[in-house]
Amino acid sequence: MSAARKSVKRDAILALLRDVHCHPTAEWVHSELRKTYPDLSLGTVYRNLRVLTGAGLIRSVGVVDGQERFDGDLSAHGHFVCKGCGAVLDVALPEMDLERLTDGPHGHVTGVEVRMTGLCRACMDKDIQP
Amino acid sequence: MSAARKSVKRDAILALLRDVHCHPTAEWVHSELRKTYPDLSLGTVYRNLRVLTGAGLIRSVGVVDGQERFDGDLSAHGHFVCKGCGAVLDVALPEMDLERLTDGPHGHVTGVEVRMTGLCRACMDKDIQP
DNA sequence: GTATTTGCAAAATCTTTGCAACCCT
DNA sequence: AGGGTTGCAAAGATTTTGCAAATAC
Repeated sequence: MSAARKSVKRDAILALLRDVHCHPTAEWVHSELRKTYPDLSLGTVYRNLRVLTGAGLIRSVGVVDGQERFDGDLSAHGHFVCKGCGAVLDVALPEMDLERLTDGPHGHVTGVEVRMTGLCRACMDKDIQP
Repeated sequence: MSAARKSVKRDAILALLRDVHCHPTAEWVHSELRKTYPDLSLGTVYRNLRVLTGAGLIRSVGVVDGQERFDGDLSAHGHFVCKGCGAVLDVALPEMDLERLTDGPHGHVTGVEVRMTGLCRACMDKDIQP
């Protein structure tokens, strides 16, 4: 099988995802880590985001405007996605609701993602002036 | 502005989405409607799915395995996505929970999507035998 | 008659992958 | 040495878009 060795680049990707709250895209992670690792390739970022997601160390928040977003915060929470700017913000969820949802008649449930869509404060302000 | 005229193809796409429960991709809609409209182009399907989504007549269920899935059922419900086969199934949600969620401190919420991930019955059975 | 809609094909994006070189154990 | 990891670039896949012809009103 694959995946097991230590890797500076992968560790950096994981650390970055745990640090930030912006739910980045692969591209964002790449350009951010290039500051420290100028030779980091975009392919490596994609590969490691996959590996880390598969290992359960990070999770995917889904696709926003054509690009997948990732989250290093594994605690139970939902997300607010702004249609205007694409920002993804954390939303606290009442625990009990999720517990109830995980009883599905369709199969074995391994995860629940709650996504709210709308306009964030900043974009609401922008849209007022013509 | 755009969007307003009657169109046989668009009506057919809307009707199909309202009829089926499989939460189709653009490609599936295309190949399905080709049986009735052999000259229907994939571009037209993409364009109309966009138009219909924008008009609020259908909604996007999000991207599954790289392809966007659509839903003609606008009633409040969640979705169960099977990691094995990509099937998307409707899930009933307790109404009250959603009401509570739409009070977000992040902006104006226009929609909530609950997505559960896991293995459907059929795929659970498959995975048992080596 | 004018503006929308469509087919077709090219273009644009995002993501994956093959391969040789490299690094870690 | 042996196998995972990376850079690079090419390939893949999905979705978008430009344009002329067809269509609706």
